[in-house]
Amino acid sequence: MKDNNDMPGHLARRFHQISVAVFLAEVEDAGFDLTPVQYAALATIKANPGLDQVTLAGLIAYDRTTITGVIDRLVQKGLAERRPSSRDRRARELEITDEGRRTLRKITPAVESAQRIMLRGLSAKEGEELMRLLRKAIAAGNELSRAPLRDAQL
Amino acid sequence: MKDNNDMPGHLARRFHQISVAVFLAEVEDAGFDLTPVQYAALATIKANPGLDQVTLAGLIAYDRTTITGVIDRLVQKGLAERRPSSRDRRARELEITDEGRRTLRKITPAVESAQRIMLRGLSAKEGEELMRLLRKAIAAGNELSRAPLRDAQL
DNA sequence: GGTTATTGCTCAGTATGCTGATTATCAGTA
DNA sequence: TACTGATAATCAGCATACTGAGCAATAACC
Repeated sequence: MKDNNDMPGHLARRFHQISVAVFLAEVEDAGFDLTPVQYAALATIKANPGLDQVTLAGLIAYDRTTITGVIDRLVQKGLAERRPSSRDRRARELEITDEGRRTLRKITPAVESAQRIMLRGLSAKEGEELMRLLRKAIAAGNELSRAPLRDAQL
Repeated sequence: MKDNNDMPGHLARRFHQISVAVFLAEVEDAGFDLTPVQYAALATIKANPGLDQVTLAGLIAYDRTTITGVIDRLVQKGLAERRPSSRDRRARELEITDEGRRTLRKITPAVESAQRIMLRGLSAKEGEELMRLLRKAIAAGNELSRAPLRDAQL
């Protein structure tokens, strides 16, 4: 019988599980309370001021129903703002707050440290190769999940 | 600024997301209703008859509080049985049912097909290399999550 | 202009995955 | 035997991630 270790799906689950644990531990050590998902959303809002929720979801491949709760929590923590769009009254425009900007800046070393720890079993070359192969597999499977990656159309 | 695509954590999340979607789609096409997590638990129960929940959790790196709900659903679907252990009245012994065995047998082609689809962007050699690197990174990070992989001690 | 289709967001419901606490039981020791 | 510590399972609570439905507003078409 096939072992779990021969199942890419199981390896994907496990690697993700570890990566989340490492991220949370590093961020907490640095004195912050932010999940990987919240971090990616906040960084993307900062890089794309005024974007709407669907665009944000597309840029980081989150489900549209998931993003609502993520933003709720960012707003509740005072890191982001959500306000009605003037151009499209269905949409919400997202902005990072000063507090959000400060948090992003101060949290960066912990985030980078986390990325290193996730790969600590691999040489630098192996780490690069792992990322390359993941990117390639993800690109081929992008349309297979409900929340594919999408470019922003500005 | 570092792009999401340079963050192993983000790639881990995305690859996992796609792998789950592919698994569910293949299994549903085959006429079954079983999640990747439920599949791994059921297969492990079959391979280790009579094991308790903590041991099961260790074998597939699930959190002990997560496994309760997973088994609830397997039992509710009639695929597994949970009964008090005679040796340790705190523990529950897990068994696969005939229906569970039938399901596992019939679902196998869909599961294998799913594993292939997840890697469809990669050559066979690249797929092997991706799995090798994931295994290596996971082994180095095993103790970093709350639910590390554990051998059964029989 | 009016009808239809599409889009942005939200909600209810379900399934993982975790933190931290509690209960029942077991194992080791004084 | 009584006490102490560890262990198996569960629970409440929170955060992702999804399905499918619904509402409001916009876009596309006639």
